[in-house]
Amino acid sequence: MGRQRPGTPTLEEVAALAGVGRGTVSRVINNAAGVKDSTRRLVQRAIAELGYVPNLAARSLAGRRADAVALVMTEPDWRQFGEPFFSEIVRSVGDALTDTKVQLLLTLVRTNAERQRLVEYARGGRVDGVMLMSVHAEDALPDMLAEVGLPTVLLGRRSGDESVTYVDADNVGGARSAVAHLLSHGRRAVATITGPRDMYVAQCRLRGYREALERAGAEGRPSWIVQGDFSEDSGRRAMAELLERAPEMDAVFAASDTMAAGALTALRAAGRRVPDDVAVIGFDDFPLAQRTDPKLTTVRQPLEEIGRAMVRLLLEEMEDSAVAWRHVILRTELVLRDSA
Amino acid sequence: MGRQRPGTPTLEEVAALAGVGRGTVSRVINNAAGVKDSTRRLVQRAIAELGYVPNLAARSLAGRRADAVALVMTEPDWRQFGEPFFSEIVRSVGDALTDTKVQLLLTLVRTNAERQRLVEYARGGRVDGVMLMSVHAEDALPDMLAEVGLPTVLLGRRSGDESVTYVDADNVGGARSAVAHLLSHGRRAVATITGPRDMYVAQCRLRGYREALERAGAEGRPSWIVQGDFSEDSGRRAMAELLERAPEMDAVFAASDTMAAGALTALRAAGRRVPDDVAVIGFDDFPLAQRTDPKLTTVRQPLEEIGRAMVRLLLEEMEDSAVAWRHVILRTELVLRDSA
DNA sequence: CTGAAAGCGCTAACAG
DNA sequence: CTGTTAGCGCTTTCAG
Repeated sequence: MGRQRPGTPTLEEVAALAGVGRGTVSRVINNAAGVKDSTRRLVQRAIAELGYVPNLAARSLAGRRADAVALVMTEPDWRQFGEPFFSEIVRSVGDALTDTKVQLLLTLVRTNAERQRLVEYARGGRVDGVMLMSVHAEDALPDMLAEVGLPTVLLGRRSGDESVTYVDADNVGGARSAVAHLLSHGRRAVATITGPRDMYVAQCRLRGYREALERAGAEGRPSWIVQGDFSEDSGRRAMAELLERAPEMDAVFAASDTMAAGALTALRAAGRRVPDDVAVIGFDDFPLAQRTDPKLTTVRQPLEEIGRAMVRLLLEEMEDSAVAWRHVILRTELVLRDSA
Repeated sequence: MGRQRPGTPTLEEVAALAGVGRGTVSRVINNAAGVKDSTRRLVQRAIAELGYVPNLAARSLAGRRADAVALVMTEPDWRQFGEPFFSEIVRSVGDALTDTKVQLLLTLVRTNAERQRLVEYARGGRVDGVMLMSVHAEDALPDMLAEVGLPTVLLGRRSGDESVTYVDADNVGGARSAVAHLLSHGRRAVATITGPRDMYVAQCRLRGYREALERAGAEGRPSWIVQGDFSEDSGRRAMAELLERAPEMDAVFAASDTMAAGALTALRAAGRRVPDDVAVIGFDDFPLAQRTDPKLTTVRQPLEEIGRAMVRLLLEEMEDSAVAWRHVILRTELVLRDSA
């Protein structure tokens, strides 16, 4: 495997050239206070002349920190990676880190070998903290990291009693407001296409659906609830099933943007008019569903804030290891686009 | 910033517990030959008992390597990140690395500050090599890395005389075969929607278009060439322009999947039938355009092979720093889907 | 086959 | 304000 380029100048050579001690050079490259301006410039000239770049391994070893954090995506199904949800989160986390000297590293974990490699990487001190996206309920990775004291932040709980620091959106509230909106606009038979049963986020959105019905004193029916898996195709199939099982349905709440897109396609294929015959609201506000219906009303997650909150919690946990864990739940927002 | 967890066991403690020297423990954790089986087991037991994990900073410092490589995306426009092209490349690079002990790190470079941070990260020895995706012609990042001797591989040339190791698809050949296909099926007036003039990949696809016309002895017209920027919207606008400027047009070669999708939308909006009135071929074989027209014929890039080739070249360059640079051009393939 | 010793390049504490 | 001195934890000779 590749060795580091030889002949790379060291801090010591810089010190020699500048005619100062190593400590002084160290202070200069770390922007520490308490260095005479003239010597600082002397050192900087030497650094420039030699093209010196600090060896990060040595710095980590001596300073006991990496100045890097990882944003991990644990997704066996790789298609998810391309979804707007993830690229937006990555973008916002990157933004939140842009003015720090912390390097953001994205890593992908699909297999158990990769999981192990990541744990060794993190425990090995190459990153000071880890953010995890799209963690499934049975995934032990968060515990493997948190148990050894590594600052860890999850995007989304794995269950109702998550024991690792997390940031989540108000999925129950978002779903509730979507369904309440449909009911208050005269819809009587609101169906829902849910996500995978083993994902907490899907459970929450289903709970919100149920709560909205209850609060409105509306009667739900088992046939109005159809299972999907967040994919477009599952949305299509679910809608086909609904059309057959619940012909009275006049509105649908889809637990994801992608499934909403599939549902819309299936509705149109069946000759139903949207929203006149059947109104649709999807969770998440992404291009796919909107391309399918520009007037689609959606529940928007504040992705920008989610990324920011993850970074903030992580940095705080890195500063102060006293806090065991905590969480932040962010508000969602109903984006009305005149298709009730 | 976060300090490394204290109380982490060190190799020395493992050695003490196992009653052996530090060198022996080092040999065991590195699977080096020449350790008696009984002592090896002794050491392994001690490692397990202590929950020992090697400190990677110390290992890097002593061993002069990081066992990690970076896959960098330099894309000021973040929407690109979600595109299938990138997620596929990331996936295939990850696959190619999965059986090694090399950790893959994705990083994003948008601003110059981030560019600088990456260079310091890489030159600082945190990675043994760098792969760059989506590099624009004026980007100095590849040179900054390659000049200091860091193994570097580009995905796509920046220009015709690229001086850094790269992997590229046969863009000229792919475009040529697409256009040749249209011509050989009776199309007479083949227009093209090109990519940004300052991207070499776009120049190549345009050259392929021209070559196909020449070889067929067909007469091209300036009005048949319209500029896009690879975006869906630009495809739509370009097609609108073509419909006006070149009403005789009976086929279009779009230099990207996304622009093909936009072009199809505009064609339909104008009441033209596809492919009867106008045939379309797009470069790249992604969901967007196919969703717009399931029968779309496309030029497919072998993304799987591209990722593999990048990793292979990078690892080779890491082994052997004698080679200055080299390149691999991969074949493209016309995927026929009966819309001539 | 295994132990001891010499660094890898840097930070941080401590004198001056 | 600045030089000196200890390590940080591991790999890698070099003896034994």
